[in-house]
Amino acid sequence: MAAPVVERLEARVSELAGAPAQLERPKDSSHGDFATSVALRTAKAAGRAPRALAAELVERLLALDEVESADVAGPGFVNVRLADPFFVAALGEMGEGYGGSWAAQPERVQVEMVSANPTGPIVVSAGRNGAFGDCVARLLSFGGHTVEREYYYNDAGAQIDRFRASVEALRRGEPVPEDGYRGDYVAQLATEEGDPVPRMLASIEQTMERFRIHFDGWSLQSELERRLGEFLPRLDTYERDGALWARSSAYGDEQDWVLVRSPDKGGAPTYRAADVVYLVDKLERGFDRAIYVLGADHHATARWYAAIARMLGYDADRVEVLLYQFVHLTSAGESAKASKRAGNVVFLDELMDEIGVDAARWYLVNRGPDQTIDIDLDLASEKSAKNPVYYVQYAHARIAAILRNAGASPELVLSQHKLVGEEKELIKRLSDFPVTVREAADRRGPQLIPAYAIRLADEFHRFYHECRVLGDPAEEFRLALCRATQRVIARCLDLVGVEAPDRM
RNA sequence: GCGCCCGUAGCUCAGCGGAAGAGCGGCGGCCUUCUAAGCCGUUGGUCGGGGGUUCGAAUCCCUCCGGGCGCACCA
Repeated sequence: MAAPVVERLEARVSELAGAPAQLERPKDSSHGDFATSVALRTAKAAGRAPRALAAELVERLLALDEVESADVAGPGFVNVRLADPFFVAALGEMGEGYGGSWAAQPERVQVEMVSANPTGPIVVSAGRNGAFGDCVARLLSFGGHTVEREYYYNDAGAQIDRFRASVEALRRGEPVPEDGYRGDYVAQLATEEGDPVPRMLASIEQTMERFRIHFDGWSLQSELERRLGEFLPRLDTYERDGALWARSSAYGDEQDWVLVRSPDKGGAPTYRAADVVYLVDKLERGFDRAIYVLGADHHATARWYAAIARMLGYDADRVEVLLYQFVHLTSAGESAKASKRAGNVVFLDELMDEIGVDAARWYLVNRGPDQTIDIDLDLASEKSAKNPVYYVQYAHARIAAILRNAGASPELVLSQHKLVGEEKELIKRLSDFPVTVREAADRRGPQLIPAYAIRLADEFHRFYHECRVLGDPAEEFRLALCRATQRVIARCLDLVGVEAPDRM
C-alpha cells in the first residue's frame, strides 16, 4: 500500500520490533522522517514500559544501513531519520504508473451518476454528483478496475409530463401551468420543433462532456419499465388498497414500497419498479459492483436497493450507494431556494462560464461528500482567482518549464551529492502518494486527492525556491525528482478531472 | 416523533485511534539566477457542551445543544 521502499522498511522495523509496525509520517518533520508507535501498542501485552521497549528498538534500528538516526520521543514513539540512499532508492521507484494498479482482484464496476431528469439543464448540485462520481470512477480505474459510467434518466412520469406540458403551453401561446417548468430554457425549447426531452438530453450530454465526464451508457426508465413483467414474479410482493407492494421490510428496508399504483391512481408502475429492473439489469450485465451516486435526500434508498438485491437473491454488498450533501446557493449572504421548476437555479454551465472548468471541478470535489457546500455567487469569481487548483497547476507548469530548458537527459537518479532537506521532504511527500490514492479510492473520498496535491505542490514550490536544478552538480538527480513530481501532480489533477498545463 | 449528515483558526474546510493542520484573510519581509499564479516570517483554536472506552480521542460509544436533509401510490 505504501511506496515499496517504505513497505520494505516497515517490514524490517516489524521484524526488529517483533510485532507489526506501521511507519507514520510525523506532522512535524523535525521529529524525523518516519515514526512508529509500535512500542506503545505492544507495551501492555509485553508487560514492559513503552519507553524501555522503544529504547531497545532504537538500538536495533541504528544497526540498519538506511537508518541515519533514531530516538525515543514522548510516551514511547520512535522517531527515525533515514540516510540519503533510502531517498534515492525511493525516487527510483516512482516511474510511470506509480501509485496505481493496486487491485488484487480487479472488478467490473459501474458508476451510475448525475441521472438528473431531463427537465432542464444540469444544475450545480448535479454537477457535484458528477464531480464526485467521476472522481470515484477515475480512482477505481487507476487502481486497476474496469469502470463504466452510466446515466439513468427518467423519460416517463409526472415530472416529464409537466415539462412537456410547459413547453407545449408556450408553443400554443398559453402561460406555463401552475405546476410547470419556467426559465429561459423552457422558452427556448418552445421555439423549436419536436419533443423537447431528447433535445434536453442532448444538451445535458454536452454539458457533461464540457465538465469532462463521459458516459459510456444511457439507460431509459421507460425501457426498463417495459421489462417489469419478467421480474414481478421473482419479487416478494402483495396487494393492498389496489396497489402492488414490494415486501422490502422483510429484507432489511424500513418499510414496504408501492411498485404498481392502484387503478384509481392511474395504475402505472412507480419509479421503484424501474429501480428493481435496473438493479437486476446492472448485475446481470456482468458488473461485479454497482455504485449509485445520490444526493443526501435519497439516503433512505440505500436500504431499498440492498433489500431488493437480497429479495432477488443477489449479494447486497455488490450494490453500493454513495451519498453527497447538497450545494446551497447564496447571494450576498442571502440563501436562494433552488428549484428547477421555479427557474431560479444556477446551472453547471453558468458556473463553468464564471470560474472555468478546472476551478469548478476542483471546487466541487475539494470537500468531503458529507459536507454541504455553500456557493456565494457574488464571491464565486473572486474566489476562483484564489482557487488552490492554480497553485497546483502552477507547480506543474514550473516543472514543465525546467524540463523544456533541460533538453534530453536520462531517467538516471543516482546521485553523489548530499541531499538537502527540501529534496528529502519532496521525496517523502511523493512516497505518500500510493497510500493516499488508495485510501481515497477505498473510502470513496476523492477530496483526499486535492488535499494531497496541495501539499505536494507546496513541497515542490519550496524545493524550487531553494534548489537550483539546471546547471547544478545535482542536475540529473533533481531532474529525475522533477519528473517524478510532475507525473504525480499530473496524476492527481487527472484524478479530479483537471488539466495539467505546461505553461501558465 | 423516527432516520441520515454536519458543528475544528476571523472565513471556507482537511484531518476518520497516535505528537492540533491547510487555503483565504490580517501584519512584515524576498524578484540582475530554471515562471513572484511563487518563497519566508508572523498573527491566530477549551476541535459545539458533558460523560464514557483506551497507554493515548477532533477521531470510537452515550447524552445534550445547535444547523442541514429526508420519512409519497413525486423522482
